[in-house]
Amino acid sequence: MTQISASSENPAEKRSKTRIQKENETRILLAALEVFSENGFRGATLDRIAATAKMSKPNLLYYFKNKEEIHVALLTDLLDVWLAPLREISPHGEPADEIGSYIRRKLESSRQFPRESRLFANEMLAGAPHIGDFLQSELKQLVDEKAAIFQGWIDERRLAPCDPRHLLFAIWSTTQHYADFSVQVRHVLGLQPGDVSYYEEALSMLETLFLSRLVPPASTD
Amino acid sequence: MTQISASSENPAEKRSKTRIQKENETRILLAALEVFSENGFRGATLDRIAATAKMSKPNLLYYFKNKEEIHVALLTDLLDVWLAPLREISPHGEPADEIGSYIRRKLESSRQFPRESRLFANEMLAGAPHIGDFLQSELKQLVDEKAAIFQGWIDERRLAPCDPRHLLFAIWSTTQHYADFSVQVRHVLGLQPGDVSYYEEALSMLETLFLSRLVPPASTD
DNA sequence: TATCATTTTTACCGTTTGGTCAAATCTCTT
DNA sequence: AAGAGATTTGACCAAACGGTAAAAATGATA
Repeated sequence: MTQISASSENPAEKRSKTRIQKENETRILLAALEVFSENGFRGATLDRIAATAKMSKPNLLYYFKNKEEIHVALLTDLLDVWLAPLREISPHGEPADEIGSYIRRKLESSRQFPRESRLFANEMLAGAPHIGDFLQSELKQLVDEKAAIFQGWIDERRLAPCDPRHLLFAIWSTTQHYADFSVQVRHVLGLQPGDVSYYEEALSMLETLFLSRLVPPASTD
Repeated sequence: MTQISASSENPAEKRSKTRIQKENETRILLAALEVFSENGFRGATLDRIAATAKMSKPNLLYYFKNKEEIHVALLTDLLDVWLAPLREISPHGEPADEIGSYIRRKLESSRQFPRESRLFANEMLAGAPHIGDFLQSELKQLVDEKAAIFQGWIDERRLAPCDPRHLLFAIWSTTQHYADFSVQVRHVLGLQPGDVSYYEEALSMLETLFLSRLVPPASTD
């Protein structure tokens, strides 16, 4: 499968972009985000993307040379956003503060960019055919770096002994869950389709889970 | 969208199934699980399912009258398996024991049935078009019931104050993550494609997270 | 082994899909 | 207002898609 690498041979690959070019590329990527994030790469069709973007299919293909290029452009844009919250973790803060604010950033990211989250999730479920390289290189490197910070805190007894990378997995899964499985969340909570009011409860739960003790020590009354 | 409801108008809807019938339906469902779980409903094709099942497409359609019926059959089989671990939670045990063993059951379920987990995840990402009713009725009811147990423990101070339903979300997301995002997990941990050795570390992490204190109280040295 | 029901295959069909092409239209600059 | 380049469109194509019909092959049974 084609992997991501900086490239975009658009109509005018040299020179700066036209106003129309910028507008239309934005419209296309927005429409594509909608369609890809719901149905995955294989489940998405150019016709649906074109229709969503209110644009003819040939016109769409004037800006992106094929379906895959749209998908890759979308993922490339996404990955930076995706890593941003993680990059901010600092070795100099208190573990509780750093982890707490990381959770808040990730949860906020889920709330603000649920379609991006689902796009990413779809790519994972499909076996990461387009971003395998990214996972192995950039993401792994960043995770290793941040895991080392956690390990430092563990060594200093400021964090319970645990595998730091699995701690990250736990934060990722719990926060992204509210975007990826929002339908389930809403159905179980009995909320209306568009309602995302559960995010406050979610933050509260995650702070309890990650920052304090969930199950008290067995009392010996 | 067509919702699940007991039905299966197969070739011989009356009388018991032939040996060949049973064999082939199993083969088809196994192949369909493989394809649907990777690409979702829209991303899957009958040709691929037929090819995976080593069977001609018309032959496949002799056993299931269309693509949707295969998908529904798969989901129907799945949902019981899915709820089983949750049903086992008892109000009479210790919170730590009950939550701990629930986590172990869910994680074991992810390890044993990763494709089923991804099938479910794909359905969620697509907006649950086939199992919306199930989520609103059966699942919600069961969650409410088990949430009440958690709430009882909270009232008795045997569990930290939190929204019990969000606690369940946290358990679901963290455990299912290891099936749904296994590609990412492996890439980040530097493991080979088939390697699932991370499940032991995962259990350890989740027990630390849910059953003991992750971040110690700030020391006042 | 003849018979009948079950199973499988071959040959299709109409639609959707990703994508192309050349002509037509629009926009910007001069 | 004209010309050049950018943009948009309609017509089209081959392949893939979900699905059908009927004949052929197979299996069970008597």
